[in-house]
Amino acid sequence: MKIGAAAAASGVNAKMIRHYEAIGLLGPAARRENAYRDYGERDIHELRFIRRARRLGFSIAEIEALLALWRDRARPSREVKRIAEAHIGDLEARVADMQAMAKTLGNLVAACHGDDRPDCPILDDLARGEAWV
Amino acid sequence: MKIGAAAAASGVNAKMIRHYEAIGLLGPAARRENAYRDYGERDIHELRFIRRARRLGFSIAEIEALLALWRDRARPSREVKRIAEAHIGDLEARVADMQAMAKTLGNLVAACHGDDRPDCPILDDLARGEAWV
DNA sequence: ACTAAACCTTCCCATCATGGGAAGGTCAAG
DNA sequence: CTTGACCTTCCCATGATGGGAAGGTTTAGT
Repeated sequence: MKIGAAAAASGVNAKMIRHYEAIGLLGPAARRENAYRDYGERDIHELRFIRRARRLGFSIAEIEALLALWRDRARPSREVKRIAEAHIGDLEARVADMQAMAKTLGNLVAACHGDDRPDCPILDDLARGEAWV
Repeated sequence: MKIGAAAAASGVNAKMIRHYEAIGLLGPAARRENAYRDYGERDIHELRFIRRARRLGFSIAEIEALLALWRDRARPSREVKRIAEAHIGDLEARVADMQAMAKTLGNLVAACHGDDRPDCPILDDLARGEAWV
């Protein structure tokens, strides 16, 4: 399977497959005589693993750890669970952050006429440079 | 006011002040005879504006638009409100995304023993490469 | 007055994940 | 035999932030 087919089969585009190999997330691909990369079922599996993990917001570093565990048949599931839990914590913290931003902005937007007049509590708040709620 | 003092007064560090100037978010700073950048109250004001907006998650491009509106005394508040609303929409979409991820992971974590045994629904799911809920 | 520390300047490089695009090699179908 | 679809490597860009080098300036302490 050439890289284009592997990309189609895994959902990871060719550019990224090469990149993952370059940064060591994937081992060096097998090569044909013409130097084309050659992929098998197992590789597609790994690529799909990576794609799914990226979709779930795991960083490359986390995926590296997860892949290592996945390749290790004797891994303790405790490890995997720990990483996933840490990532959930991370996601939740970011969600809380963004919700706080959205709320503050929501208050400002509600206070802004939004018409032709120039006075605007949103800009006033930004200019004050302090938190408002 | 030299750049270090401006950084302390605005909360934007010196490196970033130079960067904002370099990308044109801020006009070229006044210079002293020794080529040191020189800042006044108005500059500090702009820097605080930028800092606050960054904290609210606005991109540099959005801040550029907001700053232009802020500098324009006759701006219609409608414009400002529109940008803020768009940004809220953006934040909310990202929040929804991350909540979906967290939820999926939460389901997987709940199904994982998290002990010495190797079987782990989290890895199984990642390997399947499909959405699970 | 001298010296050391703290500042300032510009310039280059790194991050993280993704991708565009060039220059050149290979292969399949018309 | 050409055309177009592939493949290869290499360089560059993104956005926001920062590290660090090399060199000039100011300030404070002796």
